[in-house]
Parts: sequence; structure tokens; C-alpha cells
Amino acid sequence: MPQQSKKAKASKAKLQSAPFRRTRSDHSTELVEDYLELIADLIDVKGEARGTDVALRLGVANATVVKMLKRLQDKGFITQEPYRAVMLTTEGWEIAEKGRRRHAVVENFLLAIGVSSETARIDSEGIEHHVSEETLRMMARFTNRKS
Amino acid sequence: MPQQSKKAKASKAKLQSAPFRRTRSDHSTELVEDYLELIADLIDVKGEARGTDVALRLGVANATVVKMLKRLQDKGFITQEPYRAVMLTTEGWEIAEKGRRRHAVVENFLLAIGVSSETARIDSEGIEHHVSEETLRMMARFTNRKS
DNA sequence: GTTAAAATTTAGCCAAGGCTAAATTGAATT
DNA sequence: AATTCAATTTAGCCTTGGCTAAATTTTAAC
Ligand SMILES: [Mn+2]
Ligand SMILES: [Mn+2]
Ligand SMILES: [Mn+2]
Ligand SMILES: [Mn+2]
Repeated sequence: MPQQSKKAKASKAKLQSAPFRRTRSDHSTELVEDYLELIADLIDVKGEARGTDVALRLGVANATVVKMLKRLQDKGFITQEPYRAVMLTTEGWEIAEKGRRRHAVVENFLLAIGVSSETARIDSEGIEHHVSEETLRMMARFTNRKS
Repeated sequence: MPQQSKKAKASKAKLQSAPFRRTRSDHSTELVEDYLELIADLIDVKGEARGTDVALRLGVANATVVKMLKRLQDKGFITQEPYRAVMLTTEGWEIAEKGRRRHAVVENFLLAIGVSSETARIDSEGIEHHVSEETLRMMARFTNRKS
């Protein structure tokens, strides 16, 4: 006789695998968030976002960006005409803004615990996508205490 | 005449794209680290690591694990015979140990800033791969101060 | 020691994200 | 306005990391 039933084992496995499931889920939305945030920044700073600028800033080939922008258009986050700059839809702006806030909280928090600005800029780019609402609140609280 | 030379533009782009390059690089090593760390844990706790246990804990299909284990074997991180449990090579153990330490620092740090244990367990699984040595040092320092 | 059941592997499919090289389109120059 | 050059897109390739269904092997029951 087994020490645990079939069902008990399955539910335990579900619990134990939760961190990995969340990480995979985070990664599936990460690139979309980074694209939209970056496009928003380009629009704010330069007045427009061209595919080439996006490619340059991400450090990938133009062709890679073209393909991804098609996906973003299919999902309804941007609008674009061939050979023209990209626009964000309302939904695109919302995701970009949410990403910016979260990104800023993480970056400022890293600065607050004593990380250099260069490192904070780099590390926060990856960390931001794996931070839950709860952790984000704790980070914001800590940063405010320290300032 | 342009405001910046071609070369100046290229080097600026390289600097600006550094965070995204780092994130992509982190992601390319992430899964290997998680597999090895998990296999090490299974060996320590259960005495052996079977492919099925790995699949259960990661929350993916058996076939997915079989394929990845072949890659880990090709890279020299594990040894395995068909239908048998997996062993870590010396190099495999080294990577696993390094991952464990880093993972523990991140998780304990999240606890130290007030995050609940469940959330710390989940968030740290993704965050650990994006934390530089510098940030890791600052996290460890903070945790020690608080304990 | 056969046989039935369970565990494991194989085969083959798919989507996401990368790349380079070639074709196309838009912008500038004269 | 024609031509040239730069910017952009298209075409086609690759690797990674998922999946399901079918085949195989091991383990357990009898
Ligand atoms: Mn990011
Ligand atoms: Mn880990
Ligand atoms: Mn991890
Ligand atoms: Mn990540």
C-alpha cells in the first residue's frame, strides 16, 4: 500500500510545481510587455516609434522586430502601416503604463538597497516580470521608508 | 549633417540594449540551472532523481523532460541509462550548488523585506536568474542586518 | 515464469523568437 | 523626373521548449 493516494500525490505535485508554472507564465507575457513599454518610451521621447529604433534598443535584428510587431498588431496592442512608425492602441498604452510603473518600482528598490545605477538598470529589466503584486508592495514600502 | 556619427549611434545602441541582452542571456541558461538544482534536491531528499519526478515537480509532460535530460547529458551535466534514475556529474553538482546558494539568498531576502513565505517561494524561482553578483551581495547584506 | 499494469521513451507535431540574405519601397540628389 | 542609396519588409532557415499519442520496457501479480 502506498503512503499517499493517487489524488493526494497529484495535488501535492500541483502545489510544488506552482513556482515553475508561474515562471513559465511570466515568460510568455514578458516580451509583449517590454515591446509596449519601449514603444511608449520612444513615442514620448522622440515623438514616434520606428521598428528600427525598437530593434536597435532591444539589440535584435530588424526582421525579428517586424515579425513581433505583426503579432502585437494581431493582438490589438498596436497599429501600423507598412514603412511607417508604430502607434499604440488604448490597450497597448495601458499595458505599457502598467509595465512602466512596475519597472520603476523594481529599479528604485534596487537603488534603495544600495545597488549601483548601471546594475539596477540591467537587473530590473529581467526581474520586473517575476515580481508579484505582494512583492511589489513590499518593495515600494521599503523604498519610501528609505527616502 | 547628422547630429551623431554612424559609429556613435552604434555604440550608444549597444549600451542601451545591454539590459535586454542580459535578460535574453539569463533566459538561455535558466532552464538548465533549474533542472540541475531540482535533480540535486530530489537526490538529497529521495535518494534518487527519476525523470517522472522532475516532470511532476516542474509541471510539464514526461516527454518534455526526456528531451531536456538528453540535452543535459550531451552538455555533460548528468549521466543516465534508459529507464533508470539520473545522476549528476561533478560539473552538474557545481552548477546545482551555485544555483541553490543564489536561490536561497533571493528567497531569504524576500522574506526579510516582509514577503510571505508562499510568495517568496514562487517569486524567487523566476527572480533568481536575473540577479547579478552585485545585487546578490546587497541582498545578502540586507538579510544579515535584519537577522 | 507468464501476464497484466505501470512507467518510460519515441515519434511527430506546434509556437515563439532568434538569425541572414534577398527583394522591395521610400527618400534624396542632381 | 530619373537615379541612387538607405530603410524596411519578405522569405526561409534554425533552436528551444512545450504537447499528445503510440511504442516499448520494467515492475508487480499471479
Ligand atoms: Mn523587462
Ligand atoms: Mn532555483
Ligand atoms: Mn528558477
Ligand atoms: Mn525570466
